[in-house]
Amino acid sequence: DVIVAGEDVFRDHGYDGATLSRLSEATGRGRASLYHHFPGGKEDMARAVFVRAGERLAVSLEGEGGPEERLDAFLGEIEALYDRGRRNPLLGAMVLGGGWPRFAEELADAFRQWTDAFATLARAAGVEGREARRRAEDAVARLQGSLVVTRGLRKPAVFRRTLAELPDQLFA
Amino acid sequence: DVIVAGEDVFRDHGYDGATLSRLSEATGRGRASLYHHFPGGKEDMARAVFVRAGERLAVSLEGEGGPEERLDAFLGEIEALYDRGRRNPLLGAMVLGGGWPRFAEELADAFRQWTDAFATLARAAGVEGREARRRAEDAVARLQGSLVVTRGLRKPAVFRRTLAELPDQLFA
DNA sequence: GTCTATATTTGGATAGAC
DNA sequence: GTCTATCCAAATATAGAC
Repeated sequence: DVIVAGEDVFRDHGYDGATLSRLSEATGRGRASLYHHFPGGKEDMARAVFVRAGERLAVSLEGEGGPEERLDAFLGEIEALYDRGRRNPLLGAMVLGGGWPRFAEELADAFRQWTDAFATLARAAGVEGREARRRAEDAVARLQGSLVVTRGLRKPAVFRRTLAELPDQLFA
Repeated sequence: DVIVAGEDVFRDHGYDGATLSRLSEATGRGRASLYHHFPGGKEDMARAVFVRAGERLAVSLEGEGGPEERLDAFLGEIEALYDRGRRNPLLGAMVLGGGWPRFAEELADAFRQWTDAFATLARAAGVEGREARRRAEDAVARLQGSLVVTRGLRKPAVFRRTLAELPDQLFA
């Protein structure tokens, strides 16, 4: 899939660094072919990547069971999504890699999707509304930041520890 | 100062997005003039920005008093450095904005400087060695992540709250 | 130390053949 | 749906005048 392959380019290089040459190489298509799929060029591609990431997030929240189990399943998918700390955060790479302010609205929506997901779980676990939102925002910040530090220090333990501590931080 | 003006360009656009034109405009000098100060081009400029940021970090830790007071003063400088959440994290922008792996070593050193600073304070406050390092890494991750989320959600409260909770997180 | 002018490469994008 | 060829703008970098 073209979008799947392109996503990693945006992850690893940010919006400015995601050149058509890199996208072409990653997707295995000539630069001109990309314009057949995305008439608006790389801005279109980035938008498609957002949409797909949002859909995937929604799917990973469809599970059954109590809040603890659902959070557990969710964190499992997050661990896989970031390859145990080896992949960069897509939203972070967009925010800090030249995609802002071009995608300010889309990024705000995407972060709201993430925080809403955690806040919903926290409320289901009995956390009061505003406090649930605060903890959800902190959870997203910790995930993003731990991936930055993991890459910076080349120490995946930072990400894995953040993941392990997240249930306590969100529900306790 | 040329470096001071250039730093904000790297912060706001990452390494790939920090073009010589933008650096020229920010520093008020023609593109060719920048090569007089930095013969190696923008890679040289980025390195100079790292060095200066490291020096400033070291200075802001020179204070007197007990660990609580020194952390308080340190956090005050961090609040000013990031303009209460309105400025991007330089290291994060480098890691996610195309500066990695070109500056992998420099970035690792810079993150170690930050984590060492917090770890030293935590140990001075009586936290055991390995635990102090863990909390320091988490503190840096939270700062980085809170700035990403603050920008993404356009909600500076996320950064300010992280800052306010940091003493407890580090010492408690 | 800064400038104008310019060389060279890369990036974004389009036309048109197959 | 993918390709080759091509165009234009922007990016990095250098030469040389002042």
